[in-house]
Amino acid sequence: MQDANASGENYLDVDWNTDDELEIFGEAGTSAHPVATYSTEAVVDTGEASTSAGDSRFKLISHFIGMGFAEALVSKAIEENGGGDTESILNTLLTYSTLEDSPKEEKQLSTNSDLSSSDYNENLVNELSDLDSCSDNDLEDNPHSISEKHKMLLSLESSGSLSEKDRKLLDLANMGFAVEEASIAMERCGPNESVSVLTDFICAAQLSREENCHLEDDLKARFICNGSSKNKKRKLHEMRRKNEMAEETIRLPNPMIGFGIPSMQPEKVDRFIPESERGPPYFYYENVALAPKGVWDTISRFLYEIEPEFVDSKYFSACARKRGYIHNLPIENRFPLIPIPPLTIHQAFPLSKRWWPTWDTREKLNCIQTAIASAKLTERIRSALERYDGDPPESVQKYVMEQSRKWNLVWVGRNKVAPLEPDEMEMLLGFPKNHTRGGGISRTDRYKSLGNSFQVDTVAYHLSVLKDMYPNGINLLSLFSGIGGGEVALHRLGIKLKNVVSVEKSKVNRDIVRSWWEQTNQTGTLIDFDDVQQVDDERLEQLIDTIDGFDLIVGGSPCNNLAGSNRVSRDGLEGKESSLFFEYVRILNSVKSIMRSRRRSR
DNA sequence: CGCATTATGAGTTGCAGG
DNA sequence: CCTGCAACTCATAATGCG
Repeated sequence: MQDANASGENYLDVDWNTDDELEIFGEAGTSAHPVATYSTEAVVDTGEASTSAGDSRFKLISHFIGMGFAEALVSKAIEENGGGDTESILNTLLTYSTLEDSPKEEKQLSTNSDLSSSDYNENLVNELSDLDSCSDNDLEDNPHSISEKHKMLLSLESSGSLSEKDRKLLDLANMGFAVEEASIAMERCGPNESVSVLTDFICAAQLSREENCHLEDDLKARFICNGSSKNKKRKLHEMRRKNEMAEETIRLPNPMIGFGIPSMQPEKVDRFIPESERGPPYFYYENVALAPKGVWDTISRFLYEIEPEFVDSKYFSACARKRGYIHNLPIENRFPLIPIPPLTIHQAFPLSKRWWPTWDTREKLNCIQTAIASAKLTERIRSALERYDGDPPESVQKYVMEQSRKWNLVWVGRNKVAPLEPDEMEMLLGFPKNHTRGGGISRTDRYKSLGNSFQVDTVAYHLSVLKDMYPNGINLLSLFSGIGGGEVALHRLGIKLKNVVSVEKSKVNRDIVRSWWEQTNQTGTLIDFDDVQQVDDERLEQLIDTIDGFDLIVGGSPCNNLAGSNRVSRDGLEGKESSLFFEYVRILNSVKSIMRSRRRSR
């Protein structure tokens, strides 16, 4: 107990030797590395037809049926997309469903199914992909040529069977917007959104697409101008690689330092944010970096194609945490939290040095997760080591190291390894000691909540730019708050929290945040909600009107269907919990559009 | 029922070495 | 170019105990 206390508080007096620190950051800082690995080039959805097994197809079909689509439509959409890419299948289904609201349409689709390779469907898919690319035939070039879908809507109108959704679509189509664009706008803004907001959205989307095109041209031009032979060769290599994969995916930077870490000289990073998406309000989204393939492409696509910032928290603390962040915050003049936390295992756990074998060369711990090693395992390790006086043979060393890395074990005695204690995790993650302790919270729950949390120093570094912008404090909308990593980060930065609206499913987590809020003598107001579903447009309007808008929207949506440690249900972004990402998108868009309309009417 | 304990791989990436 | 290997990962479900 005393040991824990000592190690926990030790990190406050900054007495570790600075050589180590320089060494650590030297390695990252010296490797001059162009951070721009993200390609702004168009992403074209070519459904990857690789995962073909009857089983997976069945799974796919039942998945979409579970989402409320008709079976006939689902199998049709899967065929259209080659059966692989759930993303493009979903897109197709969404477009179908907006066109298929009336039973008449469904009949037409099913009776015409022998035209299954029909022009209608092929065109639909082609046009959908055109939306994502900067293709030559821009939709705006020919706004008044009436599309097939537009015709359908018109015929529906004349037959008098037009749903409210279709009515809006038709209105937009009559205004000269493409039906596909209109339906995408409705999907993203929600079906109840007014026509004026929808037109705003579409215009913004068109604008950002245009700018993306220009940026791409710009990049191409630059490449041609400075193209040394070496660059050309590299580019060619990349192109070939791209053709093999037939799809450009977001790649993780190496080293994983995002747009910069505190020890680095600020580097010029050209990062593009569409004009219409620049803050305020600012937003900050987080999730695991090592998600299944394509997940970050989708996330980025729904968050205005903004380039994710991938950062490993090992550059901010003594343990690794590889995460991706998408935000529209400025990235100049960031500063770290003070005091700088311990950056190596040795600094974080001084007392463990006595027991640390020389052949365990770890300097950083691995990622903190939600489950810890069993006592049986640490016992197996001890009995394996006790047979030897000096260093064990290499095979035993290898075994012990494998397990220690896998379970993030530290040395706590002679031949004794142990998993981290909850309070040690709190320290490593940048939370105050005992943040998750007491108040009826079980130890198991502490591990779970901590494993799901932000690394505070990392997040605070990104949010630090808000301090000068909001000297009087901010209104915060915190989605999937967990144990309040965002709130703690802002508080530790000295940014006053005026009003915090926090949405968190777990009661124990809400209790933790509430108790932290009271202990830190906050003068603002904390409002919490149980479920993101409760936070609908009406509620948001009411909140925005009473607190005069949000300045920042923070959220890390559930990762459990994305995380590598999940052996059971790593289902990707469409998984049961991780699909709540789309709730983040919904709420973000809703807040933005409400605040736009309030600003206009002022 | 709450809580603690335990066992349960795959997917992806990077890298060294042909 | 390819191939094998090492490394790493915000977890779930079943079970037992009080």
